[in-house]
Amino acid sequence: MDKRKVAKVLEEVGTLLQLHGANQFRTRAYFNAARVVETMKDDLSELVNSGAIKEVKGIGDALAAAISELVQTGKLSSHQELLDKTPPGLLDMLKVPGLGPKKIYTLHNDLGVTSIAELEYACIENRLISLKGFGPKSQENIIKGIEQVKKHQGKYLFADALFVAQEIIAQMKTCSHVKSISLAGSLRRYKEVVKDVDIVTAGSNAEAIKDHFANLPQVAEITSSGNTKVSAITTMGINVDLRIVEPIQFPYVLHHFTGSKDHNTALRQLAKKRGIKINEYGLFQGESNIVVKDEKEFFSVLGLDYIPPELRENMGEISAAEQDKLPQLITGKDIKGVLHLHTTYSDGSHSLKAMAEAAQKLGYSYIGITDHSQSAVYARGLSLDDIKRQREEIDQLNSDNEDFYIFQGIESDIHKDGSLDYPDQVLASFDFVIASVHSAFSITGTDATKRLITAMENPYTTMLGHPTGRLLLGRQGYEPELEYIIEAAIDNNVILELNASPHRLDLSWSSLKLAKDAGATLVINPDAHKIEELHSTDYGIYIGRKGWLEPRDVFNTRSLPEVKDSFSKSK
DNA sequence: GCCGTTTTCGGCCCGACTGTTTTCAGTCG
Repeated sequence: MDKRKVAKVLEEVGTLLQLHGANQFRTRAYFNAARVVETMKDDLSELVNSGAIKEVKGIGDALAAAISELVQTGKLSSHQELLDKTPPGLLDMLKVPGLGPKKIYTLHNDLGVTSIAELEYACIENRLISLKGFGPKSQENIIKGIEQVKKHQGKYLFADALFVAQEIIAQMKTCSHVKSISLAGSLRRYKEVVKDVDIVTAGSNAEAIKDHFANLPQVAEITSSGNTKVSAITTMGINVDLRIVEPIQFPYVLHHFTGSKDHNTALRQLAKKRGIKINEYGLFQGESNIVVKDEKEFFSVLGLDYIPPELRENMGEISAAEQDKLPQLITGKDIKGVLHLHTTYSDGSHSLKAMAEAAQKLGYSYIGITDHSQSAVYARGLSLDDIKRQREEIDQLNSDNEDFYIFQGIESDIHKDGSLDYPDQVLASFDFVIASVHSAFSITGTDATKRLITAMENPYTTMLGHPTGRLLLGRQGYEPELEYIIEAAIDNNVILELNASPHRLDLSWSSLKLAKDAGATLVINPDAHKIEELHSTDYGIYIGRKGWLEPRDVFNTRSLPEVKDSFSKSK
């Protein structure tokens, strides 16, 4: 059982323990251990076999036994016992805003509620108001929360939420009382899916700022309003929290509300050891606040390099910042070309020529056209004749334009048995080949891993497209065992794709970090089906940064001659 | 459940806000 799966089980044990009213420090130990396991560089099986697992900080006798059981048997009996006595609906109920483990525990124990549907019915029957700790107001809020979960699963794509947030920030800037304003929370950290929008403002007239916010066209309803915080639901349904503080407090508040919670917790622990207390209003040494002008100084006071928001997940960034070892993250300017585009030859909306011109306008020096292969009938996959026509058009365009180069690639379907579309001599005729799964999704886990590895072993495979097949908020994907996929990619000289479509962002940021650490090469591709989607590359950059990627990790930061050279070498 | 250059027991990051209470528990980030 690999690290990620072990971590997942430990985390679920933590959540289940919470639901059963366990001591919060005990549950925290499980969450913490999950993180420790997920971010450790050492081989987990070796640590278990040698017994060294007990030496790892955060893992004591009980957790060492649990991890050993998971690694050796693939199961954890205490986990199963907890699952057996927990209706699965209780975990769902955590998605309802305002409901946490304690309240769910009460609802389950006192009312016998086991699912969101039953909870909704209990609310309709007014049964919550008689419960200790509940009342008419909380019952009403729970009904609203359930509505929200049903409508949006309580989650939004990064791109959608960012759009709303940017609109709101632009309009808040027109308020003369706003001295500073910034995105915060999970959006600022580039999480691919977010629950809400957090914005931090500084100004001396909080009332005026609150009024301005309440009157924005995007704000449908104010749901809570205190001295320093206003919450609202926007017209598209997403929750927005606005914090308002004095200008001098801005850096501390911005850091605090950027999170993540785990990053903040770890940072406060470190600060405490150095005699400094951190809260959202300052860095305190005794009674006196250490004044900083921005986040850079904030980190510097703690003896740390500036940690970019997207790295603040307590995934090793704090110790890296202590040792001057933070990555030099990739930026949009590093990208020299993009290598996954569709045109009207298959299921794209714009012609090959139009896509090429648009890409050149964006400053790229090359692109790779990768229409679908013949077995992708639904996407009008290319026949042998189509391939020939396309080759001729590309050759013509290349000879007409010395400043820009078009590679002819193909996005070849990976069949159920791991083989690719087209005979070898056809595959050999392309400049490069992206191998992707578009069918038979029911193959998951070990079978999916085998299928992908077979595809990567094919000598013509240059890249593995959207490696897990996940659709954010849509489907899980085929959940291949990532450690093996990464290993096979390295062994077979295959580049792993970070598909930058805002609906995919596949590989995930945490997988990117694993791949990078293992020494794999990544490529950031927009998978554009029309000109406008060339901009999806930006989302890939965000997620790539979150995955600690540096320019040298990413294939399409290379120059045209380097890419030509790489494609011309057979594997 | 974990941890210890004061500690093997008694701590464990910190504060705002809400809704329920009549001083506080639960949730959230």
